[in-house]
Amino acid sequence: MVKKKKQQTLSTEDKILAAARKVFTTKGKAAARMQDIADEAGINKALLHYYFRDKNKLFDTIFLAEAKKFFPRINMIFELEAPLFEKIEKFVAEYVDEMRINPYLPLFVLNEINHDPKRFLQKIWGKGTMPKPEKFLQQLDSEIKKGTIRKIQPMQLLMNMISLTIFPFVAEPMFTYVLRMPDKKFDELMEQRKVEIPQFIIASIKK
Amino acid sequence: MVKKKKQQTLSTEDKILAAARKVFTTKGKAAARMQDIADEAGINKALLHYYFRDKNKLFDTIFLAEAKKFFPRINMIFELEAPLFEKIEKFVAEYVDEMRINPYLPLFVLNEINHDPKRFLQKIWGKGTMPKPEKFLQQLDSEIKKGTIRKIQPMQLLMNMISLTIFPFVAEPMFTYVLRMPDKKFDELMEQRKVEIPQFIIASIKK
DNA sequence: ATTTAGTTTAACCATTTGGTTAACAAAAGT
DNA sequence: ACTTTTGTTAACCAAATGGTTAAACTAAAT
Repeated sequence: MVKKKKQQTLSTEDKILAAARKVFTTKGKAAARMQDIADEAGINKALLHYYFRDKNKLFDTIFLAEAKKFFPRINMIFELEAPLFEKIEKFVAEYVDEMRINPYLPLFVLNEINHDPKRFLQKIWGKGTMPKPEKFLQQLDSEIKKGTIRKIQPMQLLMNMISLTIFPFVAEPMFTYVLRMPDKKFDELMEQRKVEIPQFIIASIKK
Repeated sequence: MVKKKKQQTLSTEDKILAAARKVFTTKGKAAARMQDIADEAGINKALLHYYFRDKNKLFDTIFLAEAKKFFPRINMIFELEAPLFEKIEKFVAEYVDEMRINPYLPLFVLNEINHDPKRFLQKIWGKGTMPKPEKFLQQLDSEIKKGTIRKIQPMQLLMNMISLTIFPFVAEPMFTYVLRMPDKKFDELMEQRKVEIPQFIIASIKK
């Protein structure tokens, strides 16, 4: 007889959501099987359809939840009211912390967005909640005019910041394999990046 | 009488490869349908199996070909015999050029690697052809000791270089949507990055 | 104790999908 | 000429997969 352990405490719906999250994020939407999710949740396949009508509905639920962990961090830097360098430090640190917990996140989100950009991007920012980079870009412009940082295209600097922060998590398997790096070493490197990246950026633009 | 060139049209095998490449890279392996590929190639589905036994064989053929466009560029920087800054400029420029032609490439390759790292990474570098970053990392060490660049962990600098170069192509749909950027504008930005990225890196580390 | 509403399951169904077969056409040998 | 090999197709098949159904179980409400 199969003993249920910790999961006994979780509601069926939560068990499904946890299972779906695991299967979808590791295999991707197309390769994920409803049966896999049912097995992972330790329930019957029909029960999936009882709680979530169909695969799309279940996927959208998971995707939206995951995307909300991914994107608000990008927004943050646009909304925040703070000096430039402080903003950069905060953005990188918070992002790296989140991704260290969920390293699968960026590739999952970016990949599904790539497969159907309109569908997902509109789903994430239904109406007026879309990120507005203008303020941040203006802040960069203003710092350049003040002469506190060297001349650089604000859009390029923004891209650099995001690239430096997110990419290593997208390419984790490649890095760890090519650089013969155990997972623990990779995680240490990511922790270091919380100071490394801001240092690198600021050293490049500070006058 | 004017002689016609032989094979003005593509051979069936080439039509299949082109079609498979398109379908696999846009939809991913799991979501790609053999029928889609047959349609795209304008042939019967059975003919696919005549040329390539099954889906896995066909996919591996495509994946290997694409991965070979993606990875040698990473190797290049490790093999090349040149001054550091020149190396950086060359790496970025060549990589950006390649990705501008095949923007789908990084996400496709990284995504499939993520789904089964051992299988693909071993398939790409069968035995002794694996990239060896040691020389490049040593060069960085040596430049730091000489005092031509500031103190920085070589591994972090390597990651920064790769991240800055590749990430924008992985996140293209996100960038163009969030920053309300037409495709042409994005492409222009990428062209600019060929000088922007080396400048950014060198400004950060040069002493 | 009986009803009722929600939960769960085994069995089933329809469609999709990768893959095969057999027939046939076009080249290539002989 | 005719035989063999290679290229191509329509029809078919079995397995996989998403989804449904009806019945059974459970726990609370009446």
